[in-house]
Amino acid sequence: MTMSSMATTGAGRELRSDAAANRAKILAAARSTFDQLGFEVGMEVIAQRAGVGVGTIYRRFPTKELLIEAILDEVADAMRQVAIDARDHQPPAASLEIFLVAVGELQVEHAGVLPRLWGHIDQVRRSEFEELGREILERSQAAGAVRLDLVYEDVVTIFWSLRGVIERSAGASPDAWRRHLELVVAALGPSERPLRTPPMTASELRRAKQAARSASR
Amino acid sequence: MTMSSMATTGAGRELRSDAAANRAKILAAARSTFDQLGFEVGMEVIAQRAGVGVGTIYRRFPTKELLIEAILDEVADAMRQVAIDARDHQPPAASLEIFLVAVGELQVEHAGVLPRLWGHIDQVRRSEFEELGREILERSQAAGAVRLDLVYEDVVTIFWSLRGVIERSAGASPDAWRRHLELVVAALGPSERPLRTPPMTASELRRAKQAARSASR
Amino acid sequence: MTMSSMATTGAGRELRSDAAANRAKILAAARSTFDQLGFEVGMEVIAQRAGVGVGTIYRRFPTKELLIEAILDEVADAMRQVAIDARDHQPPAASLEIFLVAVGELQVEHAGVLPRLWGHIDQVRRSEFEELGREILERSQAAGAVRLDLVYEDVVTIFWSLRGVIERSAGASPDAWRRHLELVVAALGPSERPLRTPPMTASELRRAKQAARSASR
Amino acid sequence: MTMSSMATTGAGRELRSDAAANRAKILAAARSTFDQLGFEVGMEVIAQRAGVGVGTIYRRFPTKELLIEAILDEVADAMRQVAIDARDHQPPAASLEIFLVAVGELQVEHAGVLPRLWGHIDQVRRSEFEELGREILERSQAAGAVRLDLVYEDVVTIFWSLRGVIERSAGASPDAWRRHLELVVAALGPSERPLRTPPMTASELRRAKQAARSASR
DNA sequence: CATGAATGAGAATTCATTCAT
DNA sequence: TATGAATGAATTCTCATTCAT
Repeated sequence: MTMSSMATTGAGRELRSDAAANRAKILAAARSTFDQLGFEVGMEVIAQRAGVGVGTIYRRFPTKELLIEAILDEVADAMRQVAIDARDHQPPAASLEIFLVAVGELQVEHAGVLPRLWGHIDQVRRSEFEELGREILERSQAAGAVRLDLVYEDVVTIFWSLRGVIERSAGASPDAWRRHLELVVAALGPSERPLRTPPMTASELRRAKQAARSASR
Repeated sequence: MTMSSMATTGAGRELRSDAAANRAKILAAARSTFDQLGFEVGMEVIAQRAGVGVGTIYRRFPTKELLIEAILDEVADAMRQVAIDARDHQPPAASLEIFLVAVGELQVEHAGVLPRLWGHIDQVRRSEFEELGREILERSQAAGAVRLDLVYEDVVTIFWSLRGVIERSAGASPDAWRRHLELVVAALGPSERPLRTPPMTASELRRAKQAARSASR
Repeated sequence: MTMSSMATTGAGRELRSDAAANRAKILAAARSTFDQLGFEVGMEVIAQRAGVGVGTIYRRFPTKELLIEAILDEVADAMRQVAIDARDHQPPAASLEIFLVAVGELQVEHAGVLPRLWGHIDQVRRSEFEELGREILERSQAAGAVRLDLVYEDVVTIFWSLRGVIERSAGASPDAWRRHLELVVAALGPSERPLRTPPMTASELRRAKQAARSASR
Repeated sequence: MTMSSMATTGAGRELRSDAAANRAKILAAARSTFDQLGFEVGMEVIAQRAGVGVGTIYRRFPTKELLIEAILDEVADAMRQVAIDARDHQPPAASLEIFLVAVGELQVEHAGVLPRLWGHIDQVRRSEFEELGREILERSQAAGAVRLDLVYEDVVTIFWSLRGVIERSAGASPDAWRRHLELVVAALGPSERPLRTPPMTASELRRAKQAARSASR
């Protein structure tokens, strides 16, 4: 077995090339199956679509839950990447909007798993993703592009709102969420009329995430 | 059997008063159970909480699906009521905002069934609710309170976005959605900078609703 | 539903008469099935033999383990009864032998579940059954019928030894164990040659029972 | 390939020395694994402990059943050896007791496979082991050390009874069976009171062994 | 030959729905 | 009419065995 016949999984373990190919087939099949039929589909269905036996799925993903989480992990990684890109490679004045759009695009791309997405990110990426988001917001505010009464919790709220839009419209109108975001962004600029409703507190945000965690079974 | 011992169901059929009482008990139990445990709970659980046998539930609601829909019907009715109120009893200039807030409040009140709510309303109340929404929007625009490039599809989008926020935050921060809506409302006023992204078309909206319909199992 | 249509289960709860009949059918089928095919048979097999659906079994016995234990419970009850009878209704000089024979007969009657029997009795009836056994032994010794260097742990050992014989011979030679017991009993009488090997200690007995407990899954 | 690189298996086939080493590793791993975890462990576990792949096990032992039997074969060989030793190298008067003790010790040593042990010996070693046992018994009786109403079937019964004791007590009290055997032995000496219960007949013994055979899966 | 990935029948358990009491 | 017992298809997961690498 040569190095070139290897592939690296997220966990850093190596698989024989045929196994790696199967792993990819399974993830792809699971993704599309969950998209079309929801998380309630039997593993048998996924196995058939992947062209493998159920046992093969269970060899790579010991429980259905772990298979779902593997898919969500990929999205979580992508989320982190767009956050890092927005913070490090975009002009501060535009970075928040760019970040919001990028997160929206990712949500569209992975619309099939949206019902579980934020619960998962909250679990595994919590502090890192939060930190990135807070920095992006602060830079945008420092650049004078964003109103000062906006807090990170508002950004999270926007993610959630986009999810609501995308979940219902992605299939029929893939860009409908962009218009909604445009509306929201229009309201993010500096304003002399501060928002009257207080934002979610950091501890409320924490509790919301915990609730999500326990709700995911 | 006297008139006073009768009750009228939504479907217009008449039931003996004890039967009607059972129906109400079942609906109440189902509502609170779905709220707390999700739609996956067994019918047995609902029956126990309602203090009846499963058979009794099945007498009134031939399938679990129909029981769920009966609950959603109630919310759909309430939605229609707040729309009528906004249109008929509120000053045009404020009516859209009042409508949006009222819809948000209803969604909070029925947070337990949100994952199915819009799919259901789209199915059964489509044209009436739409018509009301369009009128409210037009009056607000006619009163000069709302930008003219806003269309009814945007209003629907806002409903969906609120759902996204409420679904994740209602437990921990019951008013978080109000702040998000305040942001959105801030952007609804007359503006000389029209939105660049085109709205969802009516036919896309129709298809989105159809997609929802088939996705619900 | 009248009182006479009721039946009482071991747990003291009441079942409709048809349900009680089914419970009995299930227990009987399980007993004979385990006897013939061992504990590894699928629940489906038991269900078929009982003439019910699998679901019916699971309504009465939420897990396979509990079904097995229900059967073992019956034997444990019978064991207690023969012990009480030996202590209270038999002449002290003969009571130990009578007890040993009765326990042997019960083991033959329930040969199918022997691999789990003592582990179960040790779990649920431990102290009561032990107490009875100790009293029977003491009375026999006080009556001069049994050698004084015999301890309760030896009695337990005899139970276990009978199990070994019965498990292998019950099918082909249902009384073979009686002869073995006769040999053992011949050695139980008063003797001037004390046994050289020390008995199992009480704490070893306790540990043996605990080991059995954990071994049963 | 030289003679010294050969090894001979029980079946008389020859293996390269590394293959023989593998066979030994597998048997050792299987033995200790079955001991600790029972026969229900997966082949994968045994393979890991042996430091080989499952495929390698299957090369040597085409089914799990055959692997188990290979282990039981070793014990059966040892049983034959102690029988031969008792017959050929022990004083007739003591040979039966020595034989019984030796068989007990072997059963303790291989306590992990006891549930299958006698069933296996009965299958493959039947006549030879029986013949040895009968000879030992006869010599002891001829030497006046053992009562004349004892038959070979009684000896087998004692083996079984020891199994029952050892199976439950070996972990917590490794010598408890010796005391039980001492009791039994005390009853084996010449006696003017013949046993009343007739022994198992030879044909019953045969049927008991056959029953065991079919019960083992 | 050795490896361990793949297979899929089979196991325990759940739950929407039906139907005898 | 109300009850809850019965049903059995469907689900998740296991593991002996096969076979490509």
